[in-house]
Amino acid sequence: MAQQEDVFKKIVSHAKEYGFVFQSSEIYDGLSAVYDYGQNGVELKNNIKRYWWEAMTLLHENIVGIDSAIFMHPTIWKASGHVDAFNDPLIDNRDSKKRYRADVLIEDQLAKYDEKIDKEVKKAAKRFGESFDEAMFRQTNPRVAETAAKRDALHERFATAMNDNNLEELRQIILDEEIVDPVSGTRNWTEVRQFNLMFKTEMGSTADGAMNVYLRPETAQGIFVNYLNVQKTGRMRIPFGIAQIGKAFRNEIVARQFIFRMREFEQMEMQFFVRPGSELEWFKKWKETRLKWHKALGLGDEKYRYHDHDKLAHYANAATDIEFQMPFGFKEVEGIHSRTNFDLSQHEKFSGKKIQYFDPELNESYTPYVIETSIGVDRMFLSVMCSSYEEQQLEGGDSRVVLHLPEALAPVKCAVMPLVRKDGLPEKAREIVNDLKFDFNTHYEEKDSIGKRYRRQDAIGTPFCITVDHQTLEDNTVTLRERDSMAQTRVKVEDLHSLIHDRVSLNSLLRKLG
RNA sequence: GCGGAAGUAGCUCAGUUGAUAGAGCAUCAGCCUUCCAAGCUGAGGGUCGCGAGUUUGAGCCUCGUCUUCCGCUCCA
Repeated sequence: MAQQEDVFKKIVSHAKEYGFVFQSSEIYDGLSAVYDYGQNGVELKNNIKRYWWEAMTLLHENIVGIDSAIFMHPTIWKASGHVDAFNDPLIDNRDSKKRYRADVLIEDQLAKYDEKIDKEVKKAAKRFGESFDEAMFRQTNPRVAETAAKRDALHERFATAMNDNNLEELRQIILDEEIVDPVSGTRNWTEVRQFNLMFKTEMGSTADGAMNVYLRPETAQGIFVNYLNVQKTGRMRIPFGIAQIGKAFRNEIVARQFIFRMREFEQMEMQFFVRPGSELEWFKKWKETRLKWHKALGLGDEKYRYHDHDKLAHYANAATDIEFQMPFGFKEVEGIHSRTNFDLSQHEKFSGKKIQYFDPELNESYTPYVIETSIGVDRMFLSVMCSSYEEQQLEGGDSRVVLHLPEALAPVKCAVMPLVRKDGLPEKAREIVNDLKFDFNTHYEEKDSIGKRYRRQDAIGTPFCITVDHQTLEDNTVTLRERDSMAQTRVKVEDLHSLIHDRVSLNSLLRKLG
């Protein structure tokens, strides 16, 4: 395990050294859990997105794509449940290192006062031979009155603080009431912090009464609120799907493990709308379809597993993750959820618009059920990088670092290099580049020895190197060198295009999916 | 957020008792011309994470702060 963590560290440095991933704002000391993709990273990432997009929209005639805005009407997040579910004031105890909801701690304290009053009143009732209500009504016992006054004052103070969202006041209440941590028994509290999953900002000028809007925490809602638009204008018939790739934002308290958990990340989501009652069948089908998509990349079938959820979210009636074996363990890369009709019904309720589908076969209207497939682009990127990275020992004590990227995903498809920098070889090499560059991301390299240039291309996962030598000038053949096997074959220049295309085009992957 | 460790060139690191910032690799230019890195010559590149303090003098000592890593914690 420790060794695997080491490998992960090496992958992270390799990703930086070769222009795949940089830390955001690095020259300003960086920004926590935010990363930028470099010159090679963006190519790899784009290829991953294109593989997904084409697998969805080209291979399924009943799936179409959209690109919805990141800003959306704030009520959408009320309807989806995101506003209420994550808006808690949290406080930590430094000794027990436990985290509590500040409002719950204070509510517990109020409950303690109630208990105390209850006890006092019961005592009084017993002593004076009264009923509980009579004793309560009289409140003869000064201690009861005192406790009740304290309780009422606390209750009012608490309500005001919550209403004003006054976090300092909440902490002060906890200190004033001398509330102790049930675990450590100490009052060593941190500040109270508002935990909200969603980033909030303002739209419009404040003078006109700006509207609070959120950066979307998932792309799915953009699909749900466009359900009617797409279904009607595309004349879509159930079952059908809507696909989308885009950025999402979550204000995670702890975001770590490189690009695995970031505050700004990219999702590829597809919502598939089906007839009620058929959802579990479709759920099963999409589970299989999605795993097939992953396996077609050839990263290793044994590196994937399903993780079915026992505990389901409020909107789901079935859920599973596709997990991938990262150097730090099996981790979720994709989620497949049967979301019932929860989202569409909620938007129907909150918007007041009828969101129904008239099924001509059944001759009735209903709210469609939804199967969601949701995959993190960045996690996908990480899984590709991790499973491709290899430090290889070669014969003769040599070693090399090579990225065995799936050829269709590689940032650079081929590098053309003159064996030596004279005798017209560079000119000939340029000629070949100028022909290939229209179809493939092609590099030209003439600096350093040929072996060194091969190593550099191995490090960024370039599948093919084309070497121009003196023989090229005579018979128009070149050496084609393969990344993984390092094997060299002599091929005609005019055959290069089709040889490379057969291996690096996305089609080769897509055809495996049928 | 809590605890621990770390931060010196693009990378890996050295830096003595506090006294003019170093090496290897990498990069760039030139030479050499060789099908699997590490030949020769030269050049560029650092407010030692940032900010205060102590001191005649701080990469080094003190405090704060930021970032990263590890462990907790949290996680639709």
